[in-house]
Amino acid sequence: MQLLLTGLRYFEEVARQGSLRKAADRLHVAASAVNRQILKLEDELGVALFERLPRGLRLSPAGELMLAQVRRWQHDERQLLETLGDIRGTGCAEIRIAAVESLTDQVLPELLGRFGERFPRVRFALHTGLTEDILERVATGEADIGICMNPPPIRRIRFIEAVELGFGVVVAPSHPLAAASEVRLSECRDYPAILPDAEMFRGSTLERVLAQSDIELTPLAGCNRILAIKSLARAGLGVAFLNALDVARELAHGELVFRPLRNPRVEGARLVLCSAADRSLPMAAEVLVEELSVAIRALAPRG
Amino acid sequence: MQLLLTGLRYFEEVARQGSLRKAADRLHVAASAVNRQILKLEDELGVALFERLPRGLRLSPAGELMLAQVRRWQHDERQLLETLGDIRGTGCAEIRIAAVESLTDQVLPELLGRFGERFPRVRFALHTGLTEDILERVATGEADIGICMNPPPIRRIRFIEAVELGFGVVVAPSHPLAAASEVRLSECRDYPAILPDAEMFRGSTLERVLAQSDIELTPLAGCNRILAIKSLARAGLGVAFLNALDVARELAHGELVFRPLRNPRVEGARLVLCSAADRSLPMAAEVLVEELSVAIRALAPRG
DNA sequence: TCATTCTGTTGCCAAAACGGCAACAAAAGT
DNA sequence: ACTTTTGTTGCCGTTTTGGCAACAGAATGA
Repeated sequence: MQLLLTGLRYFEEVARQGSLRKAADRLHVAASAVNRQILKLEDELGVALFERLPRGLRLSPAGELMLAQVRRWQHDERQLLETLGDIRGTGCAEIRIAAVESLTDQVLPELLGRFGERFPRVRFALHTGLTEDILERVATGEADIGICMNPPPIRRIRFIEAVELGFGVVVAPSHPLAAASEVRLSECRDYPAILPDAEMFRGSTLERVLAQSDIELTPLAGCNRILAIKSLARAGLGVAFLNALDVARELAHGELVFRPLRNPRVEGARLVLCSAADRSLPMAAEVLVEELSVAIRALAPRG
Repeated sequence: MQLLLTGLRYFEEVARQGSLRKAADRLHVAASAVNRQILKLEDELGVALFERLPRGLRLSPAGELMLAQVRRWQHDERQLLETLGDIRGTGCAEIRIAAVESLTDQVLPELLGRFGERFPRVRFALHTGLTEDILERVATGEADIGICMNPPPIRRIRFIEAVELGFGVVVAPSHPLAAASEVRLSECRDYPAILPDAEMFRGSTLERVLAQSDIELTPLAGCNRILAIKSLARAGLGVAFLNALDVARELAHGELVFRPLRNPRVEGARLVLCSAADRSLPMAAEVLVEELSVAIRALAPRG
């Protein structure tokens, strides 16, 4: 396989050997063929690439320029063919994932680790952002796979898998609310609330929960990162409103407790796996989507 | 003229248009021809460059990679062809000159300025160094043209033109030696001498002059730049030994005076224009050599 | 000094690649 | 149901490419 004109390959070899016939030997072609390519190049460029010495050919100034460029091109070519070789079989060299923060913490790292063993040459681009941002990226093709919360229906997006995550309050183990097994929203009014900032709040599960009641919370802080919300809750500063997945690791370590909201009854946090509707994914990405599907199904609250 | 495979040009246009037939229209070829090039590329690369949609073609991940590379290559190609176009007619884009410091001051700038009007697109690489360095560069082809002092005969170097420059002492106008019209070496013994350093001294005219007599000078300073020697002499610190060309500008301004050495009789400072013996110079360089020849001949001491 | 051995170059011819034309199947728009 | 637009394929003439042999010129070896 070659991406550059054969004449350029011949040219490089002649420049290296300083002789048509030696170059022809190495290239396993007739010297006349090599000669013709060189003459053709010089004719079409209108510049002499070599000086003709009785002893062979030597690069002219123009030839030096040309040679440098051709060498760079050959380097590029080898590199490109190598990456394309990696892609062969997997369908791509890089899978671009756009996901909400919750996934970044535990689910994705584990899953990508396993996936990496099956496809060692596939790299990942992991963008974490809010639902709106994620859908935008998937729709425009900036991301191959998207995982977001409660997405609105969009024609250009194909929704592959979804799961309802438990939504509720998250507090430190020492917090009074940790005593009950379930919590009513009205009970939270008495404690400082650790809320997402305006941008995260828009379209969130919490927004819809609050919309269904007249309860007024007493905000203590508004954060633009779930990590910050959890840290404040862990420090016992107040009550946070998250889904079960957000605090999976902290629950396992006993650093936080999760108590589902009993009322109002809302269909809370839908975690949704999606991709572009009109695009067919590369093979490796298709495999990853399948693995993500089962991983997401497994997140359904037991019972 | 094109340096890349036609298939790549087709590929780029198809990627741009998203359609074989539209691309074929723009390329003024049949759609089937374009299609075959694409299929051939994909076959040889073993990777699908496009996804086939009912509405046309869309780049695959591999295709995106390929396109980026092809675009870079096309950019390189345009740029290279442009420079080669400049070279056409002049024979080169850059003339590399290696010259002694004396020339750098006045002669070369003026001459290169005039030359630049005839060949506006030709650039210069001007290396100033000592004779040994200059000859080395000319011999190895690092420089196209060399101008040096008193070169030893070397087979690989072709000496084109030479001129004998007046050699003598250089002092400030207020210096006692400025009174005489000629100076004997023995008279200099009484004044501090401003000399070149060991490296500059080796092989210099001054070295040969001193070798022919038993005079012992009283060194004040050893410099590795003629500019420094002249500055010290201009400040009246002592007597310097230079050729007429070195101080041409200072003589014109009356800042220094030049007094030829009367004895011993030496063939002093031979300024020599040279180039590589086995190389044929580019056209523009050949012209510059001719202009340098007349300029150097004009340096001969009047009378 | 002559013969040999390099060099690049060219004419002739076969093989391969390329491009144009027409036709086909499939899907989208009307 | 019709038209339009898509990519694709078979056929055929043209163009390009490469191999073989021979040539002219210059350097090298005996």
